Amino acid sequence: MASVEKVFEALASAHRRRILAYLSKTDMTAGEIGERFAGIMSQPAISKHLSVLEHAGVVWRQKRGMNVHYGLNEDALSGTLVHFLAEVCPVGRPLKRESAAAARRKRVALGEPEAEVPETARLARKKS
Amino acid sequence: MASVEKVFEALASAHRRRILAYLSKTDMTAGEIGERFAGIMSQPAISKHLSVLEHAGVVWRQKRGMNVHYGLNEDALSGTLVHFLAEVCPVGRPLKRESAAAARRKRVALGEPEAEVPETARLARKKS
DNA sequence: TGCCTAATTAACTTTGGAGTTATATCGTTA
DNA sequence: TAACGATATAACTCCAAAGTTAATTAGGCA
Repeated sequence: MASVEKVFEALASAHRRRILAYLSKTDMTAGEIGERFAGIMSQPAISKHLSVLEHAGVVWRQKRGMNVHYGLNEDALSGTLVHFLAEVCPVGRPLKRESAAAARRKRVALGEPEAEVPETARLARKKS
Repeated sequence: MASVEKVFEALASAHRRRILAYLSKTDMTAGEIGERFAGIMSQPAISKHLSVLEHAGVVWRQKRGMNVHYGLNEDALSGTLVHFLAEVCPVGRPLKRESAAAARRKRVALGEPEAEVPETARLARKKS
């Protein structure tokens, strides 16, 4: 599974996103995190979430004595999301080419000029 | 379920991210999308994915005659992700990271070997 | 060594997402 | 109105994620 896949899978869980938020100001031990979410989920559950986050690369993990410290890995997180936004989709480059070709075909079929249509104009036209 | 929840759930599926990519340059009918992914998934499956994407607000939907058109809703998509980054990553950092990510993307576009996610900082810093 | 604490792994159950085929809905057209 | 083409919904099956408790590993210390 590619890294981007893992990141989005990791972010798919609200519990994991809360853990990330909890790590946003400082790194913490698994125990401290478990304490914060006591009553919401068991400690093994948190351990598994942390494992998912680590394997996705959005947190780092460091054993120090008896404790295990976890911390946010901002580079991987914002890097992946910004990259995704720029590309709209990680594996999307070939698809984007197809999409562009389809757009061209449509414009020709409608008799529009060849010039690129500014995306902003198209987007501004539409309401969600 | 809050909007952010829905967006991340929508993005959790690789198939849905591919659909988003396919919509990145122009809007299309459900049929056109279904054609593109024929053999990968059935038409009802695509219909369900489109429904998920629409309810998350990342695509718009418009019925025109017999067809149903879908299109990317970039504002909702980037808005949610940027908001999430701002919330999780310490203040001030995201924009700097963005700029760094843009620089990396440019290098990749110029033919540098594929470095999917910039993990260099993390890997250099941490290793247990 | 033997015990205590921290964290992970094992083994299991439950739930929901994703896919399938079949059917219904809705607009168009003969 | 009947028939057709484009999408959506129904009614399932299947599998993997997420949770639980119990057992295991590993560090620190008497």
